[in-house]
Amino acid sequence: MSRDSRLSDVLHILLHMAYERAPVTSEAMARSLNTNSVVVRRIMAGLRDRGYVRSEKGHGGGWVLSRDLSEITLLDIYLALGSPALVSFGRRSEAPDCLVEQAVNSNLDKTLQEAQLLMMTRFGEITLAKLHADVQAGIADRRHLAKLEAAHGSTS
Amino acid sequence: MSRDSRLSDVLHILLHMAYERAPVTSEAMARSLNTNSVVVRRIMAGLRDRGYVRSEKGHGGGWVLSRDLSEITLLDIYLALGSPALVSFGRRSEAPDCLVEQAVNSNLDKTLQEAQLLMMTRFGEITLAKLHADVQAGIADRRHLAKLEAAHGSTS
DNA sequence: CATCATGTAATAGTATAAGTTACATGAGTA
DNA sequence: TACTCATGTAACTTATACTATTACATGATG
Repeated sequence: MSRDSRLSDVLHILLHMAYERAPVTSEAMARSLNTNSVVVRRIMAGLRDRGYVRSEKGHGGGWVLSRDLSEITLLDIYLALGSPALVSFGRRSEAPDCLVEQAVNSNLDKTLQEAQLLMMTRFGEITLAKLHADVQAGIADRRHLAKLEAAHGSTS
Repeated sequence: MSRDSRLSDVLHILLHMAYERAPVTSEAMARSLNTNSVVVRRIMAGLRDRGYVRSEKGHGGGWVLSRDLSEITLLDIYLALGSPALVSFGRRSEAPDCLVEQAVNSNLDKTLQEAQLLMMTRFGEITLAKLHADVQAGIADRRHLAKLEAAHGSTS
């Protein structure tokens, strides 16, 4: 649909980290996202600066979560990424003299800000622990499905 | 803030058209937007196809509104533009096997769709007539201000 | 001290919107 | 009919933001 996969990427990474006890390297993360390790380090930099993760150099180095999953919301992560634009449309000019443009801008801005506020509010309500629980539920579903298939010898 | 000013541009154009009885040329519209006439014709094409405006060639040609301002909503215009993306973030991959990515995607998608729905709903509630009324209110304000300034000889 | 991993700057690739040029088509006018 | 104006569009260039890669410095481990 749209661009900017950083939020999605970081979440993917953090949840995978939650399943590892040892530090995870940027290289490993990059592989699971089909991208480059520098991209990973770049989007992780903000999280490191805010203390959500730690990074260690050298042998056995890599990234480690430094907070519990329940203490980090998607909003925290969004902010750590530098609050990139959430809405795709905007205005052509900033402070126009034209009254028509002023009316258009103020109406569009209102909707834009409402949508932005909604997204940030939702982000603030979702913790990494919630995502983790969703993954666990998915695993349970898969196991259940596998058992059914084994019992009935069907793959349809 | 962000890119894609097409919605803002079209609204600007349509409202200016509402103040003219004669057809308005792409050239004139482009001037008031500080852009090129081809850009104008490009974004107007969808509106023409949906019957919101008519375009006439030759001498005295140009663009004319073919509906009342109260019969066109911002949603109509958004759809006529081809429903461009409203939200800037998205996912890296579409149908991942990874359960983690599935959980991330479904949570992000939910918020994304909620925001998209909100924006489209708001767009559906705003008619061009509403924007026109806002412009009129702005003009009234300006007149009022001008009178005050003339009376008191102040420009602060 | 060799190796591994992060940190980061610099550069290139990609996608989409915006801007421009060029030319065809149709409508009015002398 | 010939001329001019304005739209209709394709093709190309520019601008911008994210993504990807290369290169090299820094620090930690064995």
